[in-house]
Amino acid sequence: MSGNDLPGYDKHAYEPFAVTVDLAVFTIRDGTLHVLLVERGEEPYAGRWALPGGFVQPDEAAETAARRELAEETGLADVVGLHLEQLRTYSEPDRDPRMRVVSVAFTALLPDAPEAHGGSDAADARWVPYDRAAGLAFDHDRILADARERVGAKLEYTCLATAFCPSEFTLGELQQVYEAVWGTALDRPNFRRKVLATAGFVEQVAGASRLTGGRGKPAALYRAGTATALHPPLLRPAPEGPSA
Amino acid sequence: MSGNDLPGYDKHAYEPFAVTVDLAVFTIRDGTLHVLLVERGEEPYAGRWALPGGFVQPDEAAETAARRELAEETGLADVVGLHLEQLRTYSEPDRDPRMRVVSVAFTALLPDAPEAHGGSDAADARWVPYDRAAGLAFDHDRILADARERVGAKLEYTCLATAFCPSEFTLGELQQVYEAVWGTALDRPNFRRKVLATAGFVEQVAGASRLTGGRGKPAALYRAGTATALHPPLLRPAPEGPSA
DNA sequence: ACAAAAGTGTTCGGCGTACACCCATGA
DNA sequence: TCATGGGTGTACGCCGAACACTTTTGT
Repeated sequence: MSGNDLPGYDKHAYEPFAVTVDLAVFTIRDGTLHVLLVERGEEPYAGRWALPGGFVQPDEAAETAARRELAEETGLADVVGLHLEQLRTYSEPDRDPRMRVVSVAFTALLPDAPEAHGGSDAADARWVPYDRAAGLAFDHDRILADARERVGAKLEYTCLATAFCPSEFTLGELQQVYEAVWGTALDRPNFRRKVLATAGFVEQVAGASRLTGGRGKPAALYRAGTATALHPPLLRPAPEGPSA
Repeated sequence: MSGNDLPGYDKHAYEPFAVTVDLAVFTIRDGTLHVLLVERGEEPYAGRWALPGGFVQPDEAAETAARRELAEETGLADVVGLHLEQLRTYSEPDRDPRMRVVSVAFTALLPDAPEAHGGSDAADARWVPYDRAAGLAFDHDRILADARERVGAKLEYTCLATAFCPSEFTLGELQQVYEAVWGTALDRPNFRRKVLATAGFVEQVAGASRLTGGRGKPAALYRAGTATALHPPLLRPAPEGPSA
């Protein structure tokens, strides 16, 4: 509960908990998954890369703090289409060497990946390919891995993939999202049919089209639909044998 | 991060956060989903039913606190086969009228549902059918609904259902788990084949069998297997039309 | 003999997979 | 006219839905 009453509990008597937020912000760049990192300006872990984040203020919810910190640290203002979602909470007593810190982690997805720049507390902020993001401060390696796994799983049974795309996008771009996050190639004709067969996933923008690679037939443009769930799901190819 | 450094930050200067855990503990009784509730002994919400939970101590992780509180409040010692899993964190500033409380919610699944009894802080503890658990204290109605939805979703693509069953169980009992959580009837022959076709989901106990309803053919007994994921998933019937 | 519950067999339609093929555009 | 990427068609196999049927027990 929130109310297991310790009679006469003095809220200043205990060593207080600090509550922070950490953000795993993803985007697709050049067809590969990138994550937003900041370079720490102070000890501990000064000079190391870390997930953006910060303290939750006394009067704000964790979700609010996450959006605020993202803006403050990386210069990414409240971008339209920022998809923010709670991941889980990390509460091991020794995860921060200075004091007891409980951190609520979030995943965020961005469409067109504006350039990031260092802000208040961070020396620098940068988009880094997911594969090269290792050796982060604190337990951020683990948080980042958890976040990527969660995003990959949610692509299967939700319409989340459109959160990686700008307001108008081609089916090829949507497919790149799946391929970048899952790390596997998909069959284009089948992907196309699957997406179009799911009512409310995407809706075509009448008459609009765009060239993608300089060459080739212009692709039709689509907008995100109103559906959120994906029935039936779009399963990623099983790493091992499907059944047996 | 956990480390957006406020220079000269005094950990006692701010109004501290209290960090609590809340537990949505489920079991199957008489073929229907039940949840464990405690009757609050003190204000606020004295006399109202609530999810069990309590404060996280300064030196323990939230998971540890969850197990401890469950034992203290409901007399359920560390039951073998207790499946505990983080749900999400609730951090709205006004969710507890007394002070700022951030609560990490957990879902827990129990097999055979031992009777519960009131403990330290709770006046009483009781198993309540899920449908009759409404009007709870704080934001526990919402937490409970989130927990049920999560459990239902996880049944589809994990082997979680065995966590509701004792160490040896029949396929009929396993099917009851799905039917109770999803609130739908399933076809027995197909369910059986699906479960047996998934390697590592269950393994038969050689030669053992048990009568279930007093009459009928004795059912073979199974144990939980080693697999955790369910590939391909066991999808619940779609509420609306499957595609179209 | 009957009811009840477990377990088996079989049919049928749809969906996912694989791959061949056509279309439109730039170089 | 060739390369490149978008888009359509199609054949096959497997899996899930539905349901008939057999088996084993208690009353």
